[in-house]
Amino acid sequence: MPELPEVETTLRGLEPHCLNRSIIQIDINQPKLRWPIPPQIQLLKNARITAMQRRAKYLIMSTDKGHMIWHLGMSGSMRLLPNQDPGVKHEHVKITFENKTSLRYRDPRRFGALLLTHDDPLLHPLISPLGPEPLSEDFHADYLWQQCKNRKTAIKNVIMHSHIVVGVGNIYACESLFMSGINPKTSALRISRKRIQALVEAIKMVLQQAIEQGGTTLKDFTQSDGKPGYFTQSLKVYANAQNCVQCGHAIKRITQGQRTTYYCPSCQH
DNA sequence: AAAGACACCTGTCCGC
DNA sequence: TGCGGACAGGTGTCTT
Repeated sequence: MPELPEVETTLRGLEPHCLNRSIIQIDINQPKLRWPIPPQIQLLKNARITAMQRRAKYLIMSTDKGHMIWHLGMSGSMRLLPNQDPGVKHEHVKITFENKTSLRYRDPRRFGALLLTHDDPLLHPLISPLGPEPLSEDFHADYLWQQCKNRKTAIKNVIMHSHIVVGVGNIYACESLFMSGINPKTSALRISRKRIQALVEAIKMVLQQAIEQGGTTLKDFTQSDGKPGYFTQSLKVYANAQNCVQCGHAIKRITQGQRTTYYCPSCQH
């Protein structure tokens, strides 16, 4: 489900309500996520939330007793509800605060994760090898150009690889390639420096706009207040259009790396 | 070192 | 109404 804008939207929605809250109870209804939730998570009882941040698609909640590292996988979402609210199916984790609200983690497919670390969370083995944040200055045309120039694989696979750049999932990969007029199948090393520049700008623009509109709701993503993301209506190619909004040509649907790609064969070369 | 396949899991939708 | 199959927003790990 969630790509970078959806995780960022979740963070921004939760942070004002979670910061400085004290945890009085942790209920694990289903520990079997991508990795089992460590039982030591209970050590965070009576801890206070001191900071929240996003790195790639990981959401990091720091406390005075350790750091929670969350991932939403394909179908995860987080909400705050009144403590007595029964919630819905697949709410695997409930973290109750002293003010009678509780954080609910819901993830029907259970590809997500909740991990615990006492070290610097950015040095965690899942996080330290990650590439630059796409919206940071570290992600620029020279960098992506260097990453592309020796790679024969299709450009879409390159921008979706988290060790190259994080946060670009299937939707926004398709959208940014459309915006920059690049065919997703094009071998990375065959793309000019100038077009790589256009791609970098498109990735930044698409992600930034999606964040501003609260992410994309295809099926069941909701912001932490329960509202859908409004970027859905801005999608140009992904699962939306039969025909290209620019030229009217039929949108083509192919498979790359076991993921569905949508593109316009007329506008994207 | 790079690239591709596979695994994990549930829900939904479509055709018969 | 039921059943089978395809498909879904991710990514670590294993195999070529």
